[in-house]
Amino acid sequence: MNVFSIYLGHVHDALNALVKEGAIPAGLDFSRVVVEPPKDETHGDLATNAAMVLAKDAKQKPRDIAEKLAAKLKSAPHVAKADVAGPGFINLALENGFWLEVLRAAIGAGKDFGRSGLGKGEKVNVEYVSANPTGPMHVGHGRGAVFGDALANLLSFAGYAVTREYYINDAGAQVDVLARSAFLRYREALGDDIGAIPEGLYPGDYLVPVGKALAEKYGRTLLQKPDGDWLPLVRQTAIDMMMDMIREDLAALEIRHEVFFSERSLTSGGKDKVAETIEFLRKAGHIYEGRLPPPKGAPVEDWEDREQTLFSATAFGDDVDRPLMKSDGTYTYFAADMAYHRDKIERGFRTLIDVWGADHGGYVKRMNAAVGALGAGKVALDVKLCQLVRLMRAGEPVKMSKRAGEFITLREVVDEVGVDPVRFMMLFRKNDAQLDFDLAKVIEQSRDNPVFYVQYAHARGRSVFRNAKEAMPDLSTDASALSAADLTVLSDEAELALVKKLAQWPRLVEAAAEFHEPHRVAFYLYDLASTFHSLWNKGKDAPHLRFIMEDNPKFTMARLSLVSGLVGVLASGLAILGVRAAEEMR
RNA sequence: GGCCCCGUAGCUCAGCGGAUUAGAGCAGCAGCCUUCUAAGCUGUUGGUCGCAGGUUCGAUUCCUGCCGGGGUCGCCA
Repeated sequence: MNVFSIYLGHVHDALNALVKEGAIPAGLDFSRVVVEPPKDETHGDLATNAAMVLAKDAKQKPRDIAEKLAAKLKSAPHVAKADVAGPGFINLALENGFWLEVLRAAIGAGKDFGRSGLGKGEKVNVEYVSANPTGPMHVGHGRGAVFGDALANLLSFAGYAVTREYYINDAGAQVDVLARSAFLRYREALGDDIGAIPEGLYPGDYLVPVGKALAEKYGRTLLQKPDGDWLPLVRQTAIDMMMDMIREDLAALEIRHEVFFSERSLTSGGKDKVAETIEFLRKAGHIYEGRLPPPKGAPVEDWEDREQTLFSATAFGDDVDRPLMKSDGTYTYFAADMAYHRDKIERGFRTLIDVWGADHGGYVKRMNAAVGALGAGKVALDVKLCQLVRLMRAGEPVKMSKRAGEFITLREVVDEVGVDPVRFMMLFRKNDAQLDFDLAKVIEQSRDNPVFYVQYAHARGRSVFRNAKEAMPDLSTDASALSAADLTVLSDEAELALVKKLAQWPRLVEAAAEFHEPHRVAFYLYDLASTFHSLWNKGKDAPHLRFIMEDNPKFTMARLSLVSGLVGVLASGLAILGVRAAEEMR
């Protein structure tokens, strides 16, 4: 039940009535007309820009249209007030009774309140994390992981059929470096003194178990083999173990992908999806042999001007055309990525979302160009970049050096502060803004900590029910009793403010889903929690506003209904964020 | 140098895809709180929305150019 879309309907009805009367011309485009909460709450409950948007085409002054429209809207259902304001806004106030019915509907819908059919079951692919399987994930990966996961939850709640996907970069030179690094650890496990790890190999301790596993599996047999023979074996073992580790780290964050797509699988097993993709694009006229100008201004030491296979990315908005083959004859990462995205399209997705770290920003245009070419304009790609995370402790940056052992892994952070603070704080910021993550602050149990503040609101709401049961054992507080409660006693401003805030939830879900912005959910929940806490505090001075009134079951039931609505929205909002809705705070 | 992101109150950040008087938290200031509903509460001072143009009846929001911060720049992924 989205109040705003309901009233958008009433505005349309009123406009059509005006057309019928000849008060405004027929054939106007209503698509830009919106009904939204006014910026300033004192203006009313709803505001519409209809008069201003239509003024030009109607060839009338905005305020003239607004007057006529407001007069019509006065007789729309449950409208208590319709005023014209400013340049031509119409501010509507609705009867309290209407808002209370929204609350009743919300309670009736339970966990499904706010669930939307916006997505119409359309398939959406969300690719996120996709960290290289060459080591543990760092905190930056964690942000993309949480963002992607929450976005997937959100889209699912908004009616899309979401697939959560991880692209394993198991084909390039980096996994060969991984294999060589693991081989060293293998020799170490067999008793060799390997000394310092050479420059260019991965020095981290996390490869020690890989070495041991290799030693157990292969004994000394790999030592005699030439590189070309042992490398694929070692590589696969190392990748598998790294992916197991990454999966465990993700599981610790309560993230589970449905599809793990291997880059190597594109060209293994006798097929070559990359070649097919290039052929596909060649037939479409987007591939040519040619030379590239060297990058302007950027010094490229070993620039080699050569003729190569290029994708006409510029035809799709990119700055330069992009090479598909390296000088050694293997495919570029981009070529494989195109094949991968083509595969997604072939699987029926028409909306693709890629979640990347900010360091991949330079890659966005070419991927958009690729999907433009591969999807023939019928497939939408939205690349969401997550900016860097700065790890802090009590206001001081945590020092991290790239040398092994001196950087803090995502897992360490999760183990130290817990899943909830990590997930909430990663989402309590727009994805494209940099983020300071303070290990000390996020576990503080105070109003200053948004994680606590929101979880606390939920726990507080639940405690009202526990206390009610104790204080008034005869009171039935099940769902049907709550739905049947007489809500008219909820007449205080602070109570109605909470009801109205709850009523915004369905609209917020749709907007957040539409723009792929899960942070809006986090901010909304914070706001909602704040509204609730403030009502609670009011009860301190004003006993008649307390939730439990032992001598007054009627008031108590109404307030329990309100709390029930609140708890429901907090719970489903937190579920989207993947944050636990606590029964009580400890 | 090219491209991308960011620039909003002293600090950290929102701002619903152009509109009514630009918001929140912290800090600051002023009160209340010797009490119970749960980790205090209430009120309040702060802003030429980086700068300059442009589009528009209307721009923090869209466009262009600067300035400042970050990222990135074939054969890494």
